[in-house]
Amino acid sequence: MSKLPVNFYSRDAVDVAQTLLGKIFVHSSGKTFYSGIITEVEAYNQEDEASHSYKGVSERNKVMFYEGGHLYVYFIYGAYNCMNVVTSTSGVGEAVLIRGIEPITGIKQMLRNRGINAGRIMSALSNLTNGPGKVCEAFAISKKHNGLSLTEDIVYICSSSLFDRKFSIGSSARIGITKGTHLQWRFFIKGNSFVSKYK
DNA sequence: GACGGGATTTGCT
DNA sequence: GCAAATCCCGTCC
Repeated sequence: MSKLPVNFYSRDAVDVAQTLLGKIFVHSSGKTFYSGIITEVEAYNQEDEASHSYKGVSERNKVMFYEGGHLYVYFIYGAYNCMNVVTSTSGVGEAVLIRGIEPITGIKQMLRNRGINAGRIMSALSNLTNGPGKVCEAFAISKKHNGLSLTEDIVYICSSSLFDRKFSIGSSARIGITKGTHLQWRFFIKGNSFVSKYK
């Protein structure tokens, strides 16, 4: 298990998106060590009408233009946070939206963060982290994490030979957008229990 | 299950 | 003023 170096992120968002599948996302805050396998992502770049970076730098999206390997967190629909991994080099607005993570550690706290009663455990688990807003809520990621570097020890991503490339990747149009729908830039691990409804 | 609508903040026109 | 990279809960099969 080793933390991904900056040069992993300094490639095209579409490449990084596919190679992020099967990697382990970690948020270590206070007493809870949250971790899980990334199972579903979407790529966004500057030539893409659906991307926040399409119209250039703004106060909201400036982190997308940082050097690859930063975390871009934005607030949407008046209620939810979504987290993205910034890719490419400084001055280029690209990022990968994390849509799904299969939890490994911190699950009890994730259930609490999401306000889910674990009474019906299978239903609770399958709704815990299957969407970008849910992932952020479960992993306690909010706007205060916006702009953090993934090379530090609060939030970071690891590779593990246990999960690397031992699955096949599916792709489709991205979810919840009205422009750029011709691009097949949503990628997911096929057959994963949490995303199987998209097979 | 499959739908449809409401919640509610932020940024850009 | 409105659209948005969403989610949840109610209703009706």
